Amino acid sequence: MRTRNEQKELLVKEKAIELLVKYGFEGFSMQKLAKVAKISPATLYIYYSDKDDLIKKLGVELGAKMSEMTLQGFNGKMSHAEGLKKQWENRSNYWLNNLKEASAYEVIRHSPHGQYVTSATAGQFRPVMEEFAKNAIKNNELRPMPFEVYWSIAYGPLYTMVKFHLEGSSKGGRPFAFSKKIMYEALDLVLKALTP
Amino acid sequence: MRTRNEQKELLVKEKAIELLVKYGFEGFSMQKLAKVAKISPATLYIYYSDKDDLIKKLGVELGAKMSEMTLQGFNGKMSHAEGLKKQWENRSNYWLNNLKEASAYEVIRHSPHGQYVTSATAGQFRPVMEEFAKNAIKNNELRPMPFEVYWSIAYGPLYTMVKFHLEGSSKGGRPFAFSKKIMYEALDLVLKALTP
DNA sequence: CATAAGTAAACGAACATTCATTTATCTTTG
DNA sequence: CAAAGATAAATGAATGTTCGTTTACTTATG
Repeated sequence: MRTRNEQKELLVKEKAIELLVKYGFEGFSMQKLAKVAKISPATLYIYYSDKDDLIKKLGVELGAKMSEMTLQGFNGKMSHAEGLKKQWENRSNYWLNNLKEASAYEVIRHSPHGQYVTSATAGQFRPVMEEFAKNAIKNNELRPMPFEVYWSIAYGPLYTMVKFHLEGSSKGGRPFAFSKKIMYEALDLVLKALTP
Repeated sequence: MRTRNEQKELLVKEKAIELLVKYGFEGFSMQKLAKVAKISPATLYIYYSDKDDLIKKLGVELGAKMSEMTLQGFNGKMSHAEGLKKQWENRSNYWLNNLKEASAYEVIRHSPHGQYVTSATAGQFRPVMEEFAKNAIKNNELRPMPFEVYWSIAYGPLYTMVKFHLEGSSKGGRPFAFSKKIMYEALDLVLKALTP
């Protein structure tokens, strides 16, 4: 039995990410991917049952990596200030150190398979995040509030700044470079909002 | 000279919005649009020079409407608390009362023409927003901070909640319905963060 | 030598766009 | 005031291209 060339399989994933980032979901095609990975289109159908399968598997894998990096060194028993800081650091590190993968994940999240991919990722987050929030409220480190209000204030600003950074420009078209200094400045204000 | 049927032109825009919302950017095609609008594909090329032109014109128009509604009853001389409240009300009203158009605009913003469309819209916002922020800082109603930090805290949470609402679910897949009550609760916290 | 990996070439369908033609409506003319 | 002429609107059918996917075949390895 002939063995599968695992380097080629990895190359396919790498090139798929590049194509998604460079041309977006609508500029991505199986034939283009085969060409840049220097394999036959038919080979893609050995690795994946079809295009949807490829996108979904790639999205789930990227989501899992993002989730894993976000939860690194974090647990639901941390104090609220410490835990939120850890989350912001993990998330910004993920974005800035995995630009291509993070952008590809974003492209997939905005594609027709977005819901599938995010719900596959959510399972890893929910329990630990709920524990974290409940503990923080119990210990009087966090105001009681609906979960969505908490989430939007705790992470909405970070996500907005990261997108500014990626676009290389703020709302008015001004250049903008994300930095630790700016991140901690925003985090302080967010903590101020959330603390009783 | 034969006169152009302006109802058909409007119908084309309406159907284009519907197609974009229903199938996303990659599911949108000129032939599909012609079919649902019950015209010949060739007619689309009388209204628009090509597909890109159609998407860009539609995006700019939707962006202008969004911008207009957001600035209604707002001016840069309002107090910070009053002005931000107005902005949140305008923005949430725009989203909730123009669901299709707002979603179509979002689809275009995440397409290859996103940058073109947003930079065309930005011009209407920048001057009044800068005036507003500067006044607020001068009057000691707003902490001095980089513009991006301000923007991300002032609007990131609202945008995040609106997206929760549109997805009909929060991060964990829980159902979530945006409401005035929840909005004002979040706004209070945001104001707490931004006020000296 | 059996079996899965890998391929080149092809499939029909859908894509954006164009062409040759017809249709409707305005302006000019008798 | 009506018929003729002018012209842009509108069309149905076709263009060549690219799409996702399959088929028939070869290659490499346990």
